[in-house]
Amino acid sequence: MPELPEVETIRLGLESKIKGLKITDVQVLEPKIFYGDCIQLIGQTVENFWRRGKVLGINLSNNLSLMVHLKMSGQLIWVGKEKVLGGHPTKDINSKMPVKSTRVIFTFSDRSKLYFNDQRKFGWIKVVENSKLKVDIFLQKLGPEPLTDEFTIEAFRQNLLKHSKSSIKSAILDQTVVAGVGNIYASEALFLAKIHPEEMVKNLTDQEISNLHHSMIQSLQTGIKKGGSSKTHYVNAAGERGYFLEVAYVYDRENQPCKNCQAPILKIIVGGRGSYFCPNCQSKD
DNA sequence: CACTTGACCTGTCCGC
DNA sequence: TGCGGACAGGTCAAGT
Repeated sequence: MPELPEVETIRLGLESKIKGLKITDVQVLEPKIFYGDCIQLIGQTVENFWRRGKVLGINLSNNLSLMVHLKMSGQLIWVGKEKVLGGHPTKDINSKMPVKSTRVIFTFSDRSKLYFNDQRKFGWIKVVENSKLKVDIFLQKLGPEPLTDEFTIEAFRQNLLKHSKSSIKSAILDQTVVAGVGNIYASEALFLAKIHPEEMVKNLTDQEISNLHHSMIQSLQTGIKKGGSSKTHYVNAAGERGYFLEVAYVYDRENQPCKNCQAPILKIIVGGRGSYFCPNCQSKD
């Protein structure tokens, strides 16, 4: 599910809600997905938030960080308490939580709660010492952050070289090439750059690589602006859906007219993943 | 070594 | 209405 824009949307939302609060309780309902000792979290203050690719990081006051990966169906939903004038906050604003897929529940000093839901149990939460983040096996492998200066056209081209024999769609889904692009934004970026998803990396011209570099950044930024993509599971920290798919050019639009040329959008499988494209705008030579 | 497939899980949707 | 199969935003291990 969540790709970079969805995780970034959650990061921004959570930051505004739980920064500065103290963790008073952690309930791990599905031990398989929780790595580390949840007791270490009790009593710690939530300090700041970061994101690397599709991973959300939360720094705590005792030099520990929580790393969260939502994989396909993960959600992080914060539920506050209704403020009663002159009294204590008691009632949940959103009483739907927890749900069947709730795997971990964090409780904070103001009695608000953060629910980690994940229907498919692919996602995970890890407790890591801050000093060990730089050698974390998952973070270490990630390529450049696409919305920072480190993601240059030249860095992109160099990383693509290692995948010259694969399709460009598979290559940009590889998190070592660029961090945070997933199936939705890969399809969208290829459309904007007018590149067929099955095009071999080695056949791309410098101009195409440059165009794709630009269109990946553009798609991700639009994704953030629209609050992410909600096909089935994704909601932000407040439990609200995102609207990127309403402006998407190709993703999940099989047989619908191309917004550029009216030709029907096609769906094919590339590298085992469903891929949407316009056969007219994205012709293979 | 490089690319493809299956596995990890659960739920939904579609065709019969 | 029920049942089986395909499929879903990601990543890793095993297989070719």
